[in-house]
Amino acid sequence: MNNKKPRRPLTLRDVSEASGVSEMTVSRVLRNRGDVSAATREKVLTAARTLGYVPNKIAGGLASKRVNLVAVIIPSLSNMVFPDVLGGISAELDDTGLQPVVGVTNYSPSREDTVLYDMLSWRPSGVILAGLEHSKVARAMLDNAGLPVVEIMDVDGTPIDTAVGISHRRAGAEIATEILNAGYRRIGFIGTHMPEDHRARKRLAGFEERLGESGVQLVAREYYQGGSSLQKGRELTERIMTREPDLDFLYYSNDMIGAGGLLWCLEQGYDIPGKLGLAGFNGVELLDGLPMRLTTTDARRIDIGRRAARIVASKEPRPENGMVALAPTFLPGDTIRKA
Amino acid sequence: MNNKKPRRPLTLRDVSEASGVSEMTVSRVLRNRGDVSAATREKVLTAARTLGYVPNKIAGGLASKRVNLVAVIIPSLSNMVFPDVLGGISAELDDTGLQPVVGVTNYSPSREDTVLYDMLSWRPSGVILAGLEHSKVARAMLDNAGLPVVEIMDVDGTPIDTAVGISHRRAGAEIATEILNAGYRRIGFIGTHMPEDHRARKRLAGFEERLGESGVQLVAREYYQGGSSLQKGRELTERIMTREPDLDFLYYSNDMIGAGGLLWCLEQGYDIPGKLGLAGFNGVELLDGLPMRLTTTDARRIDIGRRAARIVASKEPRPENGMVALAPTFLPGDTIRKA
DNA sequence: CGAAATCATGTTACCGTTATCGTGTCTCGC
DNA sequence: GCGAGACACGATAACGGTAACATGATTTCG
Repeated sequence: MNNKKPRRPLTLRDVSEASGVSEMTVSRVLRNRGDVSAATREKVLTAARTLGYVPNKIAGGLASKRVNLVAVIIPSLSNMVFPDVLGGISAELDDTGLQPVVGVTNYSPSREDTVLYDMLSWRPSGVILAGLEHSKVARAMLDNAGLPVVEIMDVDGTPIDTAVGISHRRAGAEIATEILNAGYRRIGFIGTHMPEDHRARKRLAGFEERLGESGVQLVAREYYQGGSSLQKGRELTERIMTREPDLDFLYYSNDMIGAGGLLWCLEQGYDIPGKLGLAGFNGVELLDGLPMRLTTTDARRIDIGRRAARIVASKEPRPENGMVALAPTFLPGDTIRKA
Repeated sequence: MNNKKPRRPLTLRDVSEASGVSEMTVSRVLRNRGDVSAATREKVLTAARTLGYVPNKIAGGLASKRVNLVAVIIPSLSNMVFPDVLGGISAELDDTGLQPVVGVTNYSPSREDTVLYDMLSWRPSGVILAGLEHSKVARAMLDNAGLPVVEIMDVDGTPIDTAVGISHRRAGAEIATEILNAGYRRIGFIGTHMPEDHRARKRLAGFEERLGESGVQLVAREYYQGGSSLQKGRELTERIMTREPDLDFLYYSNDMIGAGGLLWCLEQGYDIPGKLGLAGFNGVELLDGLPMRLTTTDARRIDIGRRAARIVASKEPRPENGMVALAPTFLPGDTIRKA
């Protein structure tokens, strides 16, 4: 490689001069667009390579009014669920020339607004964002932007443009059905108390509604704040079981605290799933390898990512009603009695 | 909000016309730069708001030759270690106006090249990338780019510009010392066999070197490919203990498989840490809440992210020798005998 | 064999912002 | 009461590409 320090950043002009053709032709070569003879193509490519030229997408984007970015806005990265979604998105975007750019909101609506604003200022060609609940400001920005918007994870509500996800009400209801069918009746719930975690809220609503239909009520609840961890799961489980020792089932709002609870219960010698059943939510891979497989619901994270990406990339059409509802799938595991 | 669908995207001109001042003044208001009277500022801001104007950073970046992005290039998101690094970076960048943009290489050098190329084409104002090993092409691109480059995680090698990390050789050596001091002698190793995971390799090298200095050799090794999981840790542990039943210590290349191994060993009734000791690497939060706390080494992930971000943001000066070596810290946990 | 189509390349006019410099209006101190 | 700054704003020229059209050279084919 050359060692002359290029204090003046390289432009198309440099490559054009080095290869004796016009800037336009260089541009064509570098983008594989239009007719260029094999000979000049070669000349240009070697010139570009030896100079170490890297195209300037800022200028290119301005001129062409097209930007190959897709904004992806999610609440958190440490959640273990969003990396999976991202994986699905990347996989599906890989052969489209589109590139995901991730923004994290930490479950804060106002931060969502600013992240969205920042993202839109790059004029991406699509937006994927978690959830159906957004501020007025955010909705206005998205309406104005005039680009494909896919809201993911949730389908219980009205999408701005398109939604891809599962019904969390249904997920809650279905697991409630399973629990009831297995004969459990004294049920407790452990979950986050984040007003902004709408999906957890909807799950619980669907869960309680279904219980109610069978005349069953939640016997106890335990809420916590902040991130989920095994430790948190242990503490809350101990607390709820101390308070209500005759519970026969614990429904957790996610697998991580569920797993913590499971470990604690096993150490305490509870008869699982005989006397006490447990269930989480998400279906994270972490569960494989625990002493018992926690009962849970697969939230279809990767599929959600894929379908959302396919829609922004126009690999598949936006459905008529703007809804792609995937089916949450029940994973029985070992912590619920077999029906 | 207004409901006239703006098919033509909004520009500064629209805001300028709506507020009766020049585009230049609007620009000044929106960036808080230069002198603008309070009255016009107000006029402009309300006009911008009611129109729903979002500035175009593509055009802005081109004109100003300044872009508030920092490219962050890491091998993986599902690794549980990089989200922490990212957290540190974001936290430190938050008040600088800089914004991280993440690219993932999946431990593939050629993918690293393309990701880097794509990132540089956005002319970011800095690059943070994992590791000290990069292709010739990548080094050339970074040399040419003329911007701050911080390589993170590792300091065993020669940085292009600046490196922030821990010495993995040292981390390996230190844990070896602890293990030897605790009296273990028949030691096995379980880790990935990814030629591209240079840091794991260096850790093992430092580990074995230290053992060698005490006349001890690894009794057995077990390698695996692909991602780490509890399940993988279980399988490999079973395999190695079947093959070499009289091992008295297992050193894992990361906490996740270490935790899997720990769970398996506990189920098998091994006397831990009496007859068998275990250690992982990373110090991930996941460990809290397991039946025993796994012995491990904190890789200082968040600190690494913070320091790297501080340097690209010029919050702190690049050190003379271009090296910021943090100290890996030994976390004794419960799976090693107390000295 | 000549007109039309094709190919390979160049010219020109933007894309939407910001840097820079210029201009008119106040304010102020002596 | 007047020159010198400060202040508030506008006009103009980039920034580095690409779209669209233009041009000369070749090829195609009735």
